[in-house]
Formats: sequence, C-alpha cells, structure tokens
Amino acid sequence: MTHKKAAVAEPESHADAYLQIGEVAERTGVTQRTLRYYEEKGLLKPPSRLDGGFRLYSEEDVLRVEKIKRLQTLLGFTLADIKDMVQADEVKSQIKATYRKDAEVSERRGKLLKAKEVTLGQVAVIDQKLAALQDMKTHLEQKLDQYDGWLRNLEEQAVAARA
Amino acid sequence: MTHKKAAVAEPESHADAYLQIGEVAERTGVTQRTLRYYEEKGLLKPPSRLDGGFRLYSEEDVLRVEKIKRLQTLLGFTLADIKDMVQADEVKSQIKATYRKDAEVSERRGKLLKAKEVTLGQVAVIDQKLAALQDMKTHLEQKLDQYDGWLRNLEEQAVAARA
DNA sequence: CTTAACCTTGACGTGCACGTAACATTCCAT
DNA sequence: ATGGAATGTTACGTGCACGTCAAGGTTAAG
Repeated sequence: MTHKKAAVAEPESHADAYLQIGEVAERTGVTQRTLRYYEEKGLLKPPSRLDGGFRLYSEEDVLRVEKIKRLQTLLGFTLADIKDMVQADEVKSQIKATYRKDAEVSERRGKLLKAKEVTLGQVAVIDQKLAALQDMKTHLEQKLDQYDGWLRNLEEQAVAARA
Repeated sequence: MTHKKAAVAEPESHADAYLQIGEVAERTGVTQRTLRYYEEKGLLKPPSRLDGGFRLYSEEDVLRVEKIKRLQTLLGFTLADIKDMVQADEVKSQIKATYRKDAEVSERRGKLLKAKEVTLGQVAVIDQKLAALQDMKTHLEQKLDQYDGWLRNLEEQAVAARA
C-alpha cells in the first residue's frame, strides 16, 4: 500500500541515503517552508536536485538544520547571526577539501586564521551567555532558598496554631 | 519649584527619586516606545503618574527593565516567556508584602509553592540552555584545536619548503 | 504668558521568520 | 497511462517587537 515515502532505491553501492524535503522536515521537526526559507537566506547550501527538480538533502544538511535550530531556539540568535556562524563552518569544510592540494600556503593560512578568529568570537559570545545564565541561576537558587525558608516558617506557624 | 508628589505610597515603601520615561529610556538604553510597550504587555506594572499624566518610574522599575533586556537579548526569551518570569517575581514581592499580615496561611503556602514551582521551571530552562551552550563551546574548542593543528602543519610545510 | 522641551495616546509601518494557500509539476504504483 | 501523494514556485498573510509619525497636552524656565 502507500508506504511512507519512496526514496531512491539503491540495493547496492554506497548507501548515501539522500533525503527529500519531507523526510528532512520530519527528522528535524521544521517545516518544508522553513527549509526552503533557510536555503533562500543562505543558511543552507542549495541542495542537489532530482531530475524533476525535487531537492535531495544529505545527512550533513540534516545536521546543519539541527544546529541552526539549536542556535535559534535555545540561544536566541537571529538567522543573520547564525548565517555568519555556519559560514565559518563552510570555510572549515572548504579548507579541509583543499587541504592536500597545493594551493597558496599563505592563502590557506589566512583562511585558517580568519576561521579561528570567527570561532574565537563565537566562543566569546557563548562565554558571555554562559556567565549571564550562571548569574541568573544563582539568583534563582537564592530565591528558592528564600521560598523554602518561608515555607518552613509557615509550617512552624501551623504547628503553633494547632497547639 | 519642587513639587510635592501626591500620596501614592503604600505601606512602608519609601518613595525615592522618581524618573520620567525619558530618563528611564536613557538609563536603560531602550526607547520610550519600548517602555510603553512593555507596560501594555504586562511586563511592567503601570507606573504611578504625575498629575498631568506623565509616567513616574521607580528605581525598581529600572532594574526590571534591565532584567527584561538581559533575558531577551542575551538569552533569547520571548516577551511572553519573560512576562511569566517577572510575574513570578510579582508573586514573591506580594508575599513579602503580606507576610506579616494574618492572611490565610494555606493561601500563602499555596502561593509560595506556586512561586517555587515556577522558579524551578525557570532553573530547568536555564539548565537546558547551559548544557546546550557548554556543548556548543566544547565543539567550538575542538574546532579551534583542529585549526591550530592545521596551522602548525602549514608552518612545518613552510619550513620544509625553505630548507 | 510664552515657549521649548517633554510627555500623552492613537495609529499605521517595518523587519524577521516563517504560515498558508493556490496552482503547476513530478514521482510512484497500479 | 492514470490517480494520488509529494514537491515545486509564487505570493500574500501573520505574530512579534517594536519604529515612526501625527496631533495634541504638560511642565519648567524666562
């Protein structure tokens, strides 16, 4: 019957497992609209396409979407910020790909330094947020202690009233 | 001439240095529009007013605005989320104010428990974000190590090429 | 009393991050 | 080859968090 979805059936050869947009949407929890929007905004590289035009995503794309989602929902970065971040990853991948080839050493060095600089900036931002969160947590825990103190106080009053 | 403010003072709250909206905006770095918007959305209690209708904010209000801003920009909470959070603070203040009065003990206990519950939820959310941030930082630092490795590699190549 | 600076309440506009059709096209199984 | 599900593009709509006038009223200073 109507099975879930017909993927590209390849009994042999490497199971590279390309995914259509619906599958990616389901796995990542975002909508298809969102995936197209991310592509439009440069957060996802234009994926390969089937002959008919259907998008074919890789597992790497799935990971990237999940990363975007974490950055967005948990940390409140804007998509513009996130674009900068994932583009740093692009640089990394690019360097990795051309690492063995004899390109200009100084050029690769420059890219590496830039990637490092960007990453250091990201770490700094994260450290800021970590500090703010720690601070906030400390305050909340102090409040919890206060609540507990008041609750114990109420208990005492109740006992006294009963006596 | 120095005007005498109308008596709006509640039990044992000493009024000090009331600020108009422009002053608050300048001190907190948000716009007047934003302050009115926060009030409209229930994030700020309607402040007292001058006879002519001008808003008069307290230092406490300033602190609250700064807190809202931290929650929003550093941690990416929505104003709806933040409203819930600051309302927990309201409860706390209210309890503090009526603590010595002989209200229903069970009522105060209920409110305390609710406040505690809300606070625990906030701590849980913060713990989530902390974990996500730590994880992300770890990954970034691994990438930094990788970059450094590659850079050292390039250095070696450069030395080898010179020899 | 006049005036500039400051404030008030609407009310419409904006950028972001999508949602939601509408309609055409493509894929797969029968 | 045909029906139906999945996908494509295009375009308008939406909620949030304000921005930005507009048309006044209020206050402090001169």
